[in-house]
Amino acid sequence: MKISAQEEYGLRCLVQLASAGEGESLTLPQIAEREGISQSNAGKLMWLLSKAGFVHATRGTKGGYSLSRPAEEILLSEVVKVLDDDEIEGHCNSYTGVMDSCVHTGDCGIRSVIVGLHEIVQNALSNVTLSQLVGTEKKVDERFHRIQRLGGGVARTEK
Amino acid sequence: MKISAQEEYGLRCLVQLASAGEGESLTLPQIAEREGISQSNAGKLMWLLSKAGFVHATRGTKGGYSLSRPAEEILLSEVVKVLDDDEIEGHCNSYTGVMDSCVHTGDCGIRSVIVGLHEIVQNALSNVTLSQLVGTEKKVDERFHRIQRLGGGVARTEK
DNA sequence: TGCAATCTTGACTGAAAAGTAAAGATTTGA
DNA sequence: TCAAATCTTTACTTTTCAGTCAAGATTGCA
Repeated sequence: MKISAQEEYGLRCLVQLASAGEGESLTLPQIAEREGISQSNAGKLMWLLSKAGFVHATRGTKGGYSLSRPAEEILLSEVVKVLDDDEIEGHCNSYTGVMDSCVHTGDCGIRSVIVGLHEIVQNALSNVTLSQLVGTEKKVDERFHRIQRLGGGVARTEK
Repeated sequence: MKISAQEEYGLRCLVQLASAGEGESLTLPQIAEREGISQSNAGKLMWLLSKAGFVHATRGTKGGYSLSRPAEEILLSEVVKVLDDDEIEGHCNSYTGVMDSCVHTGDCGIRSVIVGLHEIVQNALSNVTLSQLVGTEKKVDERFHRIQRLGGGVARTEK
């Protein structure tokens, strides 16, 4: 269970925009530099985010990208869903086997676990907004754990 | 956030062994056939599981694989950890950027989220045993959701 | 108008994951 | 001892994912 590079860096780019402040915009070179990635790569990510409606792009001199909505209203679950090609629907359509269809079509115990895990992750991420990722690692860490303990997240009993 | 083919199919092979019953063993051809995957692929997966100590392999005629421990004692979190190369440690060592090291070394808000998510998933999986995945999809689904609602899992408030 | 800054798009390249194949090693039993 | 059944190991091929590049399109400004 891994987060893909696309998910991670797409999210990072959004956080950069959120850090820039409400209504502020950043250019591709700026984003690339702040995130330490190539301009090409940033370009592709921003294009995805633009297509998905998270950011608004303006061309020409003085152009750049800005958030389409306030960072307080953007949920991590939405972002991840887009950057990950919304996997879970149709998970069973791409099976690894040699047969015409997945041998477990119809009755498959593992499917419950895979779908259930996806629900758990989405649920956890739906409690966090983009704006809550702005700040120092310490702050963000505190916020994230507090949120997960309260609003429908994980109630850790040990450790 | 995706489950890898290795995780999914490794787990499936273990479930096959668990379904076979306590102390029973299955050969590579049997596992491959029941799972609908090639024998080569099953061989690689079983080798990993064997190396990790989940199954015991015996060669020769009348050989095969059997679980090293009762299915009731094998946690999904352990299995996934092995099949996924225990990613999370050293996540920051493989960054995608152009720099000598990840530009966020030292202070990185996203890291909290990535590590936190990993914790949430591991926590959820640590409440489920291999034996609980044996049975019809309906049964397994009920079990999984009941478990996640109780023992430290997700408390869904909506939907 | 024309140039410079900027985003857009699709093709290309390289790397990692997934799956396959084949030869080797071990065990059983005739 | 020999052959058949079985797991083991390494190398190879294919597919998917990540990242790069270059040409194109749009906008602002002089």
